[in-house]
Amino acid sequence: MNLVIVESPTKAKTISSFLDKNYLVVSSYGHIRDLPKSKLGIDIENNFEPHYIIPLKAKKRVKELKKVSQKAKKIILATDEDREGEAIAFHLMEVLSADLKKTKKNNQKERDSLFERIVFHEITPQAIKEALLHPRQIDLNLVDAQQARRILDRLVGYSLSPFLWKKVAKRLSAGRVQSVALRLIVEREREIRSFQPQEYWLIEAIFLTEEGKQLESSLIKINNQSIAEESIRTQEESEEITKDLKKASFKIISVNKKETKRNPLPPFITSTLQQTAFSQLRFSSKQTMRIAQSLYEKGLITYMRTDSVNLSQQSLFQAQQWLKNNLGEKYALSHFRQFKNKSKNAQEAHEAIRPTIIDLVPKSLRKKEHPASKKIETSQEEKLYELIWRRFIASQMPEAIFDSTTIEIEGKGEKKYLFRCSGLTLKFDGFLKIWPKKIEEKEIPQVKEKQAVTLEKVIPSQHFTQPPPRYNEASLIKKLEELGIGRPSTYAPIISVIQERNYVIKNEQKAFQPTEIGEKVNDILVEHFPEIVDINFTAKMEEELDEIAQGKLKWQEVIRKFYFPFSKNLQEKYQSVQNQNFQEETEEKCEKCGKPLKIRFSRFGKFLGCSGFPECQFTKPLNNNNSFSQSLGSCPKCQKGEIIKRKTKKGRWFYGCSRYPECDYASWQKPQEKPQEKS
DNA sequence: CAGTGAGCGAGCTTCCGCTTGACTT
Repeated sequence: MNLVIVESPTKAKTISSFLDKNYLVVSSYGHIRDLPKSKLGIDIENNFEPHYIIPLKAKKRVKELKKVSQKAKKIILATDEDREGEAIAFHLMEVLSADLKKTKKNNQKERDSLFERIVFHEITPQAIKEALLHPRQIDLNLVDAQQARRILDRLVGYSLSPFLWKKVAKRLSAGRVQSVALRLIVEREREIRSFQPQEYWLIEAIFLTEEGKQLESSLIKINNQSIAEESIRTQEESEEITKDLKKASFKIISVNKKETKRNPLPPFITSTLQQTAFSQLRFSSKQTMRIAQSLYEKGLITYMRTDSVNLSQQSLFQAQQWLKNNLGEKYALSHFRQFKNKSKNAQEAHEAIRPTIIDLVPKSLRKKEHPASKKIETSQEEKLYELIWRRFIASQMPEAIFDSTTIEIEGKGEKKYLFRCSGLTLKFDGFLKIWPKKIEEKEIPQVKEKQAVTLEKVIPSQHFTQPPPRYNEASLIKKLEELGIGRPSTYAPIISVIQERNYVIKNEQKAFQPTEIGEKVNDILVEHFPEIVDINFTAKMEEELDEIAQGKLKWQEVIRKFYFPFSKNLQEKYQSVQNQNFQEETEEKCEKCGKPLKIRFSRFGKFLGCSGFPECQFTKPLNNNNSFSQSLGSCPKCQKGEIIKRKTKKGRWFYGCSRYPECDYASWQKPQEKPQEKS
């Protein structure tokens, strides 16, 4: 028997169905070894030697893997073809090889020859069979690159977090990824706070042709100067222009007709699926991943944690056939449309996210039942499946074609003016038939060049420049991906961790706002550890990891070059940085002992504590404290307090009165805005 | 169904990136 080990049990099941009885396909469930959770696990004096353990959760799996590998003729490591996958294969080989030694095979060479490493990028019978014919050795340079990544993250996280416990509050955390995510949110909030809206005016006009046809136009140039935002600043300026326009003479100076095309978007990868599911379905990234996981386990979609837009030849062919058979030749392409990855750090171990059964059409388009349609159980699954199916099919459809017309009208008054009138009409919908998108169509009349037109109406309008929007889950993930920070498997957890730490909260519009504690932590990190929370830190790290993978650099060199200056700085900061706890006294007196109350600082933000601490342990919440919640209306019991969302010790959310403990109102459900009427 | 703090000492918190259930209400 040949043993094949992959990472995911679903993948194992699929691959097993492609192979005969001589192969047993099992899964490792991701990494089987890691650094210990309870301590650093890196011997810094001994050239950063990592101390790996098998975490409790993995023990059971490893035991089973050992058992089946004893009987195996060959052990084929078929983990993903990327840094993490190579490391998983390496650890599997180490652990299983050591186990084989215990029982029979004493000769190391003999044991090593049992192991084979294979890779594939799509789960099709051909791809698997092809891969089995071309085994290779484990790439130890790539494994080293993963080790460097792991060790660096551990050193940073397990050094900076305790620093925060000491200087700010317990249970806080910092890391290469989460601290940059927090920084983006804090900096955006400050841009918004300091934003000064600028007044500006836009001028539209309606012209009439000799035949009485209307042309709706916008002013784009004055004396050959483009009107950028803010160039007409005041109502006076706008009125002056209007006055001059009313005296001016106008004619059409150009009519430009052309065909424009719009291409379909590439099929989904993890980040774009999360973004689109948020914008169209209002799903959180966590929710999206949970639903996608379920669809994946039922064999309805390909793997949902991917950074690749590649599609298997087979799926491309099937999409083409489906389009020909169902929408007709004109909606199918004669070639396959392939997409290129945008992200530089993409590791492309998997395909794009697509349906596996192309004929399983979403409910809304289905003409007849499909045997697999009962596998889509919930309406959420149906909605997400529909997005994935449509996006994939649309990616293989022709461009949408528009006729666009641009008319330019020149006006001569005291100044010279240029107006533009543009029209857009859909000529062929192409992919828009499956992936609809709002496009503002506008028909405009046929006109001739040099034709004179008369000004019918001037419409000036007042505007104000807008601050940049707050990040939401979708836009934050998009930004992180652009910066190469985080991986498909971590986007959703990043979003969770910055909220669990009380660094940020989601407002009613589902946008992120930093809390007081979030800003505090960010400021400390930015001031004292600027290189770690530098937006480009990960990009620089990736460059070095690439060199390790290419065998140009030793991983220990990279770590040493980073660690010693970092560690020296950290030691200095332990000395120089003040404990951040506020000691500000207030006018308020302690309700228990009468001593003044002080503003104190904790993981949850500011609060009031008795200055007689620890003899007197009186505390009360500080008013206007944005640190962990937003107001959700007034308290239905006392009418004086605000309703705030809070967490129980067990982590469950509930709604309570902000005046607690004076008012003990609490409810699992969000209370209604209006107070209860008496019956 | 309701946190939080100093300092002493115990013991613990914490990172990122692979993967799924096994828990709770």
